[in-house]
Amino acid sequence: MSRSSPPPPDGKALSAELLSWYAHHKRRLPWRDHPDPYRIWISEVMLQQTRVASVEPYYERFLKEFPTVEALARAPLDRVLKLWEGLGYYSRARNLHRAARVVVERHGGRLPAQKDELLKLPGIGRYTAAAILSLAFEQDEVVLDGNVRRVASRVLAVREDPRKASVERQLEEALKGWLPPGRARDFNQALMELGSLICLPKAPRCSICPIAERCRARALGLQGEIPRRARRRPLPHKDVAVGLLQKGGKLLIVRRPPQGLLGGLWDLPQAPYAYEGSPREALQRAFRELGISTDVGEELTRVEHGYSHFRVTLHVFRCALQDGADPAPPLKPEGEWAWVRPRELPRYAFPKGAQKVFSALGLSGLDPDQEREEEQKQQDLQQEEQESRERRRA
DNA sequence: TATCCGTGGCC
DNA sequence: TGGCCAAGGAT
Repeated sequence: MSRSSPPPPDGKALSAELLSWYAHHKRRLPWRDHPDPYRIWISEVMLQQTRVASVEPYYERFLKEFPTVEALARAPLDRVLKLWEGLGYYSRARNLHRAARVVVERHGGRLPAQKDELLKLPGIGRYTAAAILSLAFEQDEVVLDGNVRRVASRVLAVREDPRKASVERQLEEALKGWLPPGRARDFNQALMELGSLICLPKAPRCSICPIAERCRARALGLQGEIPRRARRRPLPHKDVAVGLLQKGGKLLIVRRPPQGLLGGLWDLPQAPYAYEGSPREALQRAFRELGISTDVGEELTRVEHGYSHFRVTLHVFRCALQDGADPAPPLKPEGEWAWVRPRELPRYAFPKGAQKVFSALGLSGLDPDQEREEEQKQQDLQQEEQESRERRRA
């Protein structure tokens, strides 16, 4: 430790100033109104690697349709994915759905208040478990998310990568020392709020920071260097052939495999062709695996899209059934493919890349009013199915 | 421990 | 404009 470093901060004073600032400056967020475990859970999963502004509308719609764990548990996965459409990281939706069923079957519909039990639920890791325990159950748990990691590593002037396990332990120990007993709910949210409003990654607003006087990075002029960030490799690029196959005004769509990239979402039939020859051959082979013989025609359009770890160019080809013959049903099981009219597309959850394709081809087909109409029909259908189930039960 | 897993907004 | 980043988890 450098001789010129300020002493470690006074935890009591730091938390008092932090809590006072939070009391005056906290944002009004939907999940802060009634912090019950279910709502906190949903919000924390949605907020994983996702900004508050992006989450808010999704949270409202999700809670309206699934106000309870039971409602979520009895919903079809397709419907959960539809409400998650566009939010990204779709394993979160699949895990949430699975976990809801576990909570109903094994915990009587109530989220457990024990960390080891929470950690057994799919989609709940160390951060989310601690967040639920502190925010919903008011247990004295500290959280360590990206915000807190940045704030704490600056306050302590930790120069190492704060994602290293050894550094995480160091930060957690410091946080436990600062946490005022019984105040974990506000303390944790205050740290995260400070990280997202004041202690910003690039240009921290130290001049209005309530704990700037206790920040070692600030004292050392290192607030711009901490936390140390690893440079990431350039994203690889892939080319994918996408097939537009129409029959009688309907379009063939397929469900993606239940795990992996965009798992469980619907998409256009497609094939990567990096090492497999021409895009047309790759696409024809993909249709063949569905039990459909096609001729691949002109390239209609190209769409660029980026994912978290690679970029793609989607090459969209017009396809036609060979000899105009009516195809046997695809080999994949029912429910893994569908012939749909363009106006029915909004019933299905599609990744953003497919939506760009629809838009480029003028297939979105629906103005916002029609979208809402379709949405309403879908909700009515869900409602009828539920009432039907309840009648059978009665 | 490192890699996979989406999307949108920011400068 | 494109690289960077966000209330992480699973493997």
